[in-house]
Amino acid sequence: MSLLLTKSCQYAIRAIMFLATQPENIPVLQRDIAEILNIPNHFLGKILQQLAKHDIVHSQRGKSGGFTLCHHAEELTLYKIAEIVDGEKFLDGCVVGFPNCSDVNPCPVHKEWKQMKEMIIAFLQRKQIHQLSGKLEPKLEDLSNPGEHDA
Amino acid sequence: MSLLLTKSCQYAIRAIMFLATQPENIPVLQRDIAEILNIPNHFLGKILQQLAKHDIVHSQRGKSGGFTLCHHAEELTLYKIAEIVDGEKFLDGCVVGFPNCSDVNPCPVHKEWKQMKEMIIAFLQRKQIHQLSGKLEPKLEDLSNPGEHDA
DNA sequence: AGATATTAAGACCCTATTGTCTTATAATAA
DNA sequence: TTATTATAAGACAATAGGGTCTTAATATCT
Ligand code: SF4
Ligand code: SF4
Repeated sequence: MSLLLTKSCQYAIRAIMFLATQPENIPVLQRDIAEILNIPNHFLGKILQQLAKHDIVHSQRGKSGGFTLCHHAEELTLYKIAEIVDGEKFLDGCVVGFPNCSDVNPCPVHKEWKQMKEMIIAFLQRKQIHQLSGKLEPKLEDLSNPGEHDA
Repeated sequence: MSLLLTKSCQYAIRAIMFLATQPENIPVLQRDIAEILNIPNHFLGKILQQLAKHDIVHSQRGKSGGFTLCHHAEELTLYKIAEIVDGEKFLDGCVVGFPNCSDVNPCPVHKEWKQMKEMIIAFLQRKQIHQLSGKLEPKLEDLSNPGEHDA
């Protein structure tokens, strides 16, 4: 169980957030992204290709190549990224999953579940890359110095 | 993606809720549960066996056999059921899933995500079977008369 | 005892997700 | 032009979730 987003999508979000912290004119190697963010290298490759097709990242082959973030991607929300990577229906699931549901014929948890789902959606739609990338640095440091905070 | 709970777990919750609406001394056929709740029959079998091992339901083989709900199961929460069916760590996942996380070294969404996760947990821990089974009847009727409310 | 009805158990299959590996292709630099 | 360095692409494998089917075991009824 991946709780909300697939691993692919989590990797995508992390990669995009990370690229947003990097100078935009210098391509970053796939390999470096993978190492820094703990993502399987070749798997990341696929995800980046997918993002490149949607013009979220730009890829440059050959020497001094790598990946850069497209400018407009800073405004992307987590919701939008999830739609692209996990598909439009990534939030269709339900806690209990009865068939044939709507507000007209709800099951016993429908009302509360719907509220929570709306909160999740609002959260994902509120979070834009440029808000997040600014706060990423401490986490990146932590990833490169594991086990330093055993307080 | 199943958003929070696996299908197995959803089926388990539905079956338990349903059994709670039935008279406790008359065993219900697996086949009937499956038909009424739209669950693949043999798959339901496995889930019921799992629940029987945890003394949530009681099984009776042979003629006039079937499944009944154990009395104490009325007090079970959705959370507890999820722990049993999906495993203790069913909520371990995260939106972005960085490794090595805690409040000490959070990623940019940690604080808000944690709040939402706590809401979900509270929701699941609050919902007990006996609260839900009482409100199940309209949904059951709806399942047996599909397509009657096209308003 | 024997026929019948029902769960128990396990082998098996399908699919999607996740991950690895290898080869092609493109760009740069010497 | 050639060597080098990168992504692109796709074949392939591993895993887990979801689901089917068959046979065994057990209880009841006649
Ligand atoms: S009624 Fe609502 S909460 Fe219940 S199963 Fe359907 S969609 Fe989910
Ligand atoms: S810091 Fe919190 S929100 Fe961010 S990845 Fe870790 S657990 Fe998830």
